Amino acid sequence: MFQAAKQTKVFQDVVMQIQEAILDGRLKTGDTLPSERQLKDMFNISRGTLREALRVLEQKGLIEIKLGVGGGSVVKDLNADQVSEGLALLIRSQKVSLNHLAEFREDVEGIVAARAAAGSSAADIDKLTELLNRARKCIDEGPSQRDAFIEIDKSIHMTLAQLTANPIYISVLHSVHDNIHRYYDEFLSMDERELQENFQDLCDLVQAVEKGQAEHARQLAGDHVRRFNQYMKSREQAEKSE
Amino acid sequence: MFQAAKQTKVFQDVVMQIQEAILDGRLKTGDTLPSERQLKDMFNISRGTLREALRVLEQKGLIEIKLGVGGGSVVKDLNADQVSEGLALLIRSQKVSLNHLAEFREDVEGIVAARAAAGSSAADIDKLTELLNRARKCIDEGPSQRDAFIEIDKSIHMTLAQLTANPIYISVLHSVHDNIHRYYDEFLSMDERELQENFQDLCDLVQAVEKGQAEHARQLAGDHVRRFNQYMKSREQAEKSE
DNA sequence: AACACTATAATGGTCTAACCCTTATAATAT
DNA sequence: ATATTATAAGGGTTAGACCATTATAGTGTT
Repeated sequence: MFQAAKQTKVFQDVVMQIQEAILDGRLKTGDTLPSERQLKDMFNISRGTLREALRVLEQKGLIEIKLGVGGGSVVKDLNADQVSEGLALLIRSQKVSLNHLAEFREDVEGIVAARAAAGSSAADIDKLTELLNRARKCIDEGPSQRDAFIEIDKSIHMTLAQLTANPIYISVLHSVHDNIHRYYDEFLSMDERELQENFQDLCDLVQAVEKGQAEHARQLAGDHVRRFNQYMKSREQAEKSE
Repeated sequence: MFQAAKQTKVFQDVVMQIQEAILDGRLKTGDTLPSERQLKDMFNISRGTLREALRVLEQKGLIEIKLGVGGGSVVKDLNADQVSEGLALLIRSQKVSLNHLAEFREDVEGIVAARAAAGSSAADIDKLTELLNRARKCIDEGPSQRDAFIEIDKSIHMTLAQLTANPIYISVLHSVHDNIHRYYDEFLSMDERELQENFQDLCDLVQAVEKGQAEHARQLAGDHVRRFNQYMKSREQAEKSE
């Protein structure tokens, strides 16, 4: 006959109200919320409760809390960081292994390459070509520039994600890179030949994208990542057997 | 010469300490942390500060806080909810549209089907077949069982995700379904014929998985989702022009 | 006038101590 | 045995104070 009355705790109610205001656009990116002392009066709650609510909103990535005069709660531009952090926690809790992540990356990079190939403009290709040039320079300077090369490699993949014009791919790929980076630092050491091979991969990939060969691009991207992963795995094995 | 001294706020330090304890396995799923009054003494901080830390951990999905006697902070089994919530926020903030999500789903379901086809067991196929039987019953009972059919459709896709043996696919697909569900409720209305078509899709898909035809499964899954999406889009258009 | 220093005050960060609300469990009554 | 009721252990909330950080206005010096 009756349904359970709402059980929401006070701070949750506050979280919801502010969150809705942000998502509805009543609060825009960059806006500063009233000070804690003002807010607590507006909501008619204690400062402690209000602060619990603000901490939650901060953790959700919706606001950023700055100190000092002119500080306060500022509405943040939402990005993929929370998705990334969530994924990172899953990985660290050993619910997800390096192999899982590597496998997923193969597929995602493949998809991204295919979608990018289907919708690239001349300006996009210029940007990719420029990145390739910088990558070549790194290689010419030898293995000392390995980190720089990896950075550019990442940029190329992220640029492809942007060509998909779908923010989900950008976010997901960003999260994957964020989380695989740690493994690279630990396990990846590329020699001259490996660097060269990777560079060739990227050249072929960009070319396929330029020509709009979606399926071919997918194949190349998958192979490229797979090779990366194999370097890592063999290195991981080597370290274990030491 | 010197580097900036630590800026970590007290509550952040507490968050980190507890989080590390959980991720290192010193605290296991189901363990109950000491009471707030005990914890505040252990960390030598005030209860308010401790509670801010606990709220953050709760929002991260690492603990669950229960009321009453025998309540307290319990270490949670980590799942994809945070990833899902992060994605939902991106969608609601209009950084991601229905089209983006639908496109992504096409690709992901395709990949999942392909990976599932590559590694399915007899038991897996049995489970899928059983789901198909239940789906058939729904259809026989007519469009009134539409919601039940959609639920089973979802189960079939999630089961395929489990066949990949890669928790990332499970999490990602879960997140996609969580977030696309709202649109289904709003825009999706399938008639007799559409239900029938969808059912046939699923039968074909399971068959391809059973035979280990990865590429074919990928194609079928993509087509299936694409058809779903088209129902939705046409319905969306119809509503707009009303 | 320009610059460097300093005091001020706004704002978040933390603390203390109390009381309220929820709930499992033990004590009590039927 | 069963239903009821008190108890106490927990989280939830409040109030008021003080500390720490920082932009800015004011002050003094060159």
